[in-house]
Amino acid sequence: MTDIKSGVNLLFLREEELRQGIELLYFAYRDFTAEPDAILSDYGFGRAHHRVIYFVGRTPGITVSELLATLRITKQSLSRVLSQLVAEGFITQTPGLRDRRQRLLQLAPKGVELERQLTEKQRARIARAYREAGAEAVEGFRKVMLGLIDEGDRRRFPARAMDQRKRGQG
Amino acid sequence: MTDIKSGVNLLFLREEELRQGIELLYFAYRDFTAEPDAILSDYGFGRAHHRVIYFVGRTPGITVSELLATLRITKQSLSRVLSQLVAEGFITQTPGLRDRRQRLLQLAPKGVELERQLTEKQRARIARAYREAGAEAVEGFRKVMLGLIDEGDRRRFPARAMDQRKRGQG
DNA sequence: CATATATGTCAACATGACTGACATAAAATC
DNA sequence: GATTTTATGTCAGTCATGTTGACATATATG
Repeated sequence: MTDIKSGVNLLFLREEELRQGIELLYFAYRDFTAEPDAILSDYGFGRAHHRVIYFVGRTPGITVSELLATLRITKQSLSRVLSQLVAEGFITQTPGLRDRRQRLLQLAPKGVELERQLTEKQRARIARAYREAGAEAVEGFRKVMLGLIDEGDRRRFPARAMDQRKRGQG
Repeated sequence: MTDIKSGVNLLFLREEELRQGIELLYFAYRDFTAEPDAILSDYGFGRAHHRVIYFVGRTPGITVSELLATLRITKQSLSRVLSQLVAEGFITQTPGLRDRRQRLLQLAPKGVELERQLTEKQRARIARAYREAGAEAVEGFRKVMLGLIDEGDRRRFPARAMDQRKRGQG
């Protein structure tokens, strides 16, 4: 069993393993976005609005160009959803202090509420997966996911503070 | 340091950890799809074509309804890209043996080649991330990702055969 | 003053999702 | 054999979200 076929088997396992990786990403992302999408459609919004609301909520005072770099979409694509969100009172903008050309964006109360509602679903899904998989698995998950992300964006994820279980062991 | 604030800190860490989880998924998926997207545009295809080509390649003889269930899109959305792929000779169809209403789909040589080209990019990205993270991390990654996926689709991922390093230890 | 930067806006277009209705052929069932 | 269900196709219309390219404005910087 481990003599002639083992080389072939290893190649097969590797191919199978990598394909499963591709599919894990596909299905996880598909299911991860489905719940928020359903909520958004009640507001006449789509996934693009979600992304804007999320990152503005995450980074209050973010500028338009920072948002563009994060989302990697064009000015026009962003402009459409952003101006909608501002017009409908989900996002407010104030001129930059040092650079008054900038529009510093933040969530209005309405936006905070929608963001909470949307993120709650995703947070719950992740929390459940983390809980069921255990702390060690979560570290592995983070490691692999970071490796999948383009190098420039990895700095968005500072090394995690040690949790209670590990404190003092490292 | 661990007296009054620890409860608050734990909550904060948890919130931060979950938000990072959300963002890991967002950025990983964004970067994971960017390379294939670029190739596809040379053919006048989009991400929807990729998904069809991928799953037909992965499951030769898949039927239209199985594909619909996998992709969770409507008949019409699938029909558009699928008929394009058939018309341009990337996918062939043969009637089902037991049920002749079915169209059993498989990749034509042209489709095999395009699939290879597209998947290669993603495979390489995953292989690198797996290699850099190590076998243990990969297991954790799999565990968490599976937990993120809706229960019904988890059966697509049979338990992984033990690799050489672990064989005989379990 | 000249230039670069941050942002906005307009027009035009492509992709890929949706709904709803209707059609056909084959299978399954009564 | 007649009816119903299933697998699939197709048409028409709509929407969300991405694209490009060109041009405008206000502000910052050299």
